[in-house]
Amino acid sequence: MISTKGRYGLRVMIDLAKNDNGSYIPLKDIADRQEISKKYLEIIVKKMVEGGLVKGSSGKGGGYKLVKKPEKYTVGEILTLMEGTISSVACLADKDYDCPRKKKCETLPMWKEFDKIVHDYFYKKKLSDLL
Amino acid sequence: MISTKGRYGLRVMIDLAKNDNGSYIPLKDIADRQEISKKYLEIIVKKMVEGGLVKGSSGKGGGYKLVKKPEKYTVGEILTLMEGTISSVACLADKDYDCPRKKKCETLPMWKEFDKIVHDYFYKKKLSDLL
DNA sequence: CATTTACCTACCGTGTCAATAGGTTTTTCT
DNA sequence: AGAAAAACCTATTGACACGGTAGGTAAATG
Repeated sequence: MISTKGRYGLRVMIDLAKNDNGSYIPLKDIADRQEISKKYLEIIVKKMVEGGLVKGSSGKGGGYKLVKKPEKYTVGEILTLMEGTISSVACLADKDYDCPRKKKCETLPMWKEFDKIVHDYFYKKKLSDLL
Repeated sequence: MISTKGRYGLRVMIDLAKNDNGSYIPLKDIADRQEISKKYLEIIVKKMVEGGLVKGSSGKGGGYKLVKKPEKYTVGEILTLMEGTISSVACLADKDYDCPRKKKCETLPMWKEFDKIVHDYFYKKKLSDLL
């Protein structure tokens, strides 16, 4: 299940792309347009700044802006940053985890196949595809 | 993220299918083979009985068995029962929920498309495909 | 220097997850 | 009849994530 972090984060990215005029866009405007509490969006956007998806600027005239063109972002990279992982099962989410039952596990192949489908879907989808 | 309920539930179903000899299979045997606490499996299996996936029988010689042939079960129906929903976003998980932003939501079409992919994948996959 | 904005820290109630614990009932086998 | 084996039932637990809210600090601009 994609949480609000991923869903709202994606909507912020779309909002930034749609309202891009070269300068910074204040979070308040985004919050109003998206009908999401500005306070909560602060948490969301903070992650996006840390993850290098957007750039922030303080002070009057400040706000946020994209660091790349919308067609250079994949939905996958956005969701992965916000959700931590995009994997559907715990055993595949952590790349370092080495399951002792992996040889005999009858479900692992299916989870792997499914994971690939999910991965492909979201990494082929560009932010620009959502505008 | 598929929780242990879904993952373990599926493994129990596979175990029941593989070890089917016509009679009931005690949970203890399943727990031993699958290396999962029997106590915890009780919770899992209870849901499966309530959902009509398996049949239980008390007393000596009791245990659990499938009610259908493995090829008649879809992985989708098993996961949906165990997880409550298989949808990737909250707005699609509850069929009765009517989002006020659905007309203008730029992400909804993508979630719907993705949901269909997930749904199709798991409902086409049969329990017998995992044996 | 006032205003606007991002940025930071802390907190909170609720719920789910992944179990564990201990007891009761049902059924069969001897 | 009685022991054993099994499902079945109720309760509890600790940890953590979710979805926020609150209030303050720092930075930039006009």
